[in-house]
Amino acid sequence: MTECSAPEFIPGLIVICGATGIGKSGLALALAQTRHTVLISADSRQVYRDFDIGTAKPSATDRALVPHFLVDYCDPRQTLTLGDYQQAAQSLIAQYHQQGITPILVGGTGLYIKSITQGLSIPRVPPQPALRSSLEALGQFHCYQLLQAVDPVSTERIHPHDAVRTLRALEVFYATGQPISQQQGESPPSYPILQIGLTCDDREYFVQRLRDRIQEMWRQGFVVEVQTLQDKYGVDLPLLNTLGYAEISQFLRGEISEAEAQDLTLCHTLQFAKRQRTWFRGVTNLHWLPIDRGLDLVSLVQQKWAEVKGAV
RNA sequence: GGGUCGAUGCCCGAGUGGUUAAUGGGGGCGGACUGUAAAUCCGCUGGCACUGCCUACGCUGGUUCAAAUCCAGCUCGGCCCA
Repeated sequence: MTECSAPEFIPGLIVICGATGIGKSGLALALAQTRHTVLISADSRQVYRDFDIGTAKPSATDRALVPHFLVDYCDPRQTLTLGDYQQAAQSLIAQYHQQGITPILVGGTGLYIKSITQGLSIPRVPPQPALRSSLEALGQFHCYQLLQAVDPVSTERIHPHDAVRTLRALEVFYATGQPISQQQGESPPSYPILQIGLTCDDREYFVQRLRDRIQEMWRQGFVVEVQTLQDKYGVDLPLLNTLGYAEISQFLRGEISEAEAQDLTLCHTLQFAKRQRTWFRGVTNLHWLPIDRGLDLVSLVQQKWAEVKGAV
C-alpha cells in the first residue's frame, strides 16, 4: 500500500518523552534526520545557557546535524516561566506547520509538554518577589486560609501543606483580581499529535546507564563547569540547585567527598526519574516503547505516526 | 587477659518495665502536579488465611501479671588499661 504520500500534508507534532537518561535525545535526533525535521526541546534545564554537561545538552555535532530549538534559549540569571516556554514552543510549531513540517518535541519536563499538547491556559502573571515574600512572612497556615476565603476552588485542589501552589494562587489572585482557578483551562490543538514515551523494564540496566552517565559527566569536566558557573553567576544562583549541580556544589564546599557526590547524584536522579515516570504514566494517548529489547525505535515511531495521521 | 560502652525494623537513629509493630530521619513503593516543575506536595512501607493471628529490638536463659526496656551468661563491635 503506497498511499502514505498524502498524509504528510497534515503536519502535526511528534513528542518523545520519558525519564532522564533513557535515550530520548538519541531517538529524537535519529528520527529528525530520517524525517528531515527539527527538534524542539521540552527540557527545563537545557533552556539555560552555560548549563551544559550536567544537563546532557546536545553536542555541537548533533546540533549541526539537526536544528535544535529552545536549547540555550535563556540566560541563567533570568527566569523562563511556563508561559514563556509555551509561547516560544507554540510559535515554533506554528512556524514549521506553515512549511508543512511536523516538528519533534523532545524532553523530560512533563509540564512543558502538557502545556503544548493540552494547550494549557496559563495565567500571565510573572513572579512577584515582593508580594511573595510578604505572603511568605504570614506563614503557610495563614496563606492557605486567605486562599480559602478568596478562591475555594483552588483550595480543593491544593494540599494545605503545599506552600508553592498556595503562594502562586494567591499571587495570581492579587495580581489580577481573579481566582487562578477561573483563569486556568485547556484547549488542545487541532493538529495530530503522537506522544511516544520511552521505558526500560530492566531496572538494573537503567540504573547502570545512569551511573555510567554521571561518571562520564564528571570525566567531561562537570566539576569545572559548576565552579565556572559559581564564579560567573555567584553561588546563590537558584539554578545551581539543579540535580547534579547541587551535589557538586556541596562537594566544592567540602561537605561531601567526590564519591558521595556521585552517589547522591545517582540517588536523586533515580528519584527524579521516578517522578517523571509517574507523570508520564498518567498521560492519555501515550505510546510506550521499550529501549531494552533491541527494537528499531525509529521505524516503530514512523509506523505509529502513519497510524495517527491515518486516523485523523 | 582486665575494665568500660554499645548491639533496635532495608539503613541511620529514638525509646530504658505496661495505650508499642515500636517517635524521627533516610531509602524504597505509590500518587498529585497550570511557579523557576531536575521544583513542590501527599500516602504507604514486618508477615499472613488481615475488624484477627503470628514474628520482631544480637543470642540463650531468668525476674515479673507484664520486658526492646531489669538480671546472668554467651557472641560480635568501639574505647581504655595491660
